[in-house]
Amino acid sequence: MLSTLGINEKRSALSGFVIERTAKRMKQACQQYLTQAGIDLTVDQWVILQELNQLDGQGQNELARKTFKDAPTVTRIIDLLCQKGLTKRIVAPDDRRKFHIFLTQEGRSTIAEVLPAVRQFRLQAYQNLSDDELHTLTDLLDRIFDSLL
Amino acid sequence: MLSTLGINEKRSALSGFVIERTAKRMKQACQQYLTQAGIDLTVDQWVILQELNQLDGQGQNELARKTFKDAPTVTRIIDLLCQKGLTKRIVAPDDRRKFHIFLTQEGRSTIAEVLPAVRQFRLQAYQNLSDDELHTLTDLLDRIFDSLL
DNA sequence: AGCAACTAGTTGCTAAGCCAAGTAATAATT
DNA sequence: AATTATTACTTGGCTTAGCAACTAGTTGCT
Repeated sequence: MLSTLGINEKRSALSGFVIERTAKRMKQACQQYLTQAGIDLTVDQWVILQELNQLDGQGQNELARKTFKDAPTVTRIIDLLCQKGLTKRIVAPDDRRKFHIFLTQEGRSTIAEVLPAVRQFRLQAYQNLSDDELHTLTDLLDRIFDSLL
Repeated sequence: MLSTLGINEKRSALSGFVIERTAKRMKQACQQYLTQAGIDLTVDQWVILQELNQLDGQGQNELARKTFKDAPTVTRIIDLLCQKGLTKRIVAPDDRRKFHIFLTQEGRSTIAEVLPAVRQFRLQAYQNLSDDELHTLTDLLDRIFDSLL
């Protein structure tokens, strides 16, 4: 039964761990780049801002789906972003349950500040990977992702 | 400036995201396997138990270092595990600041229950990856990990 | 011996995650 | 038209994470 499954037990035991610890360290490192740039934002708040920067005025559920966060989490992150004056909630005219979330002027300028820090972070994170390797990595991760749920 | 950096901007923007979402989904899926097996444990609690199963009687700092959790988090997870009667704290005879954490009998039998569920989870997660690919994956992730901090 | 520096673990605060339950508005049924 | 189901979002509870400040015990220095 050596390799009938194609998966080495010890290696597979390790790799879940390796994925999680890398994700964790990336988040921490990214956070440090933000903090050092004097930006008062968490990485998760940044993720939402970034998504709004792609397409302004999305509803919370859309944001949740796209960022793989759940609805309550998005509610709370938007609460914080609104407190900080970076976004605002506008009730959807056609559906009064729904909010469109928009970036404020300040939100936009914050994004402009953050982008260079985030690029620097990426440069560091991927400095030892070629473009091909990065492609391979996302492919393998996606195949795991797609095998679950 | 096309590929002078060796890293495609869009691809690198995506991959942090891909790593995190895969880690997240793996944790969720693993949790489901535990819950469906009627096991009242979180994945993080399992990680600590698993580490104690490798080497019983470790101190909390050792556990923190090995599982890449921080000290306060480990304190709280051990609190819960002790409440559940799966582990116990024994003051180190040579250093009264320190605890040795030991599995109880019940802890051991819980581990025996959990293992099959975890193996099933791994089978599902890695079903579309060869042993080689799994090796490549952990290698690439480790290289990112090592580039940070 | 006495004081500084360090180490193990704890506690409090905030953010984020998941779950489950709740509200209010809209869509579907009959 | 009235009831039912669904949808968008919110709230509360519990766990994990990171940070900072704290206690208490240990080690090093002089």
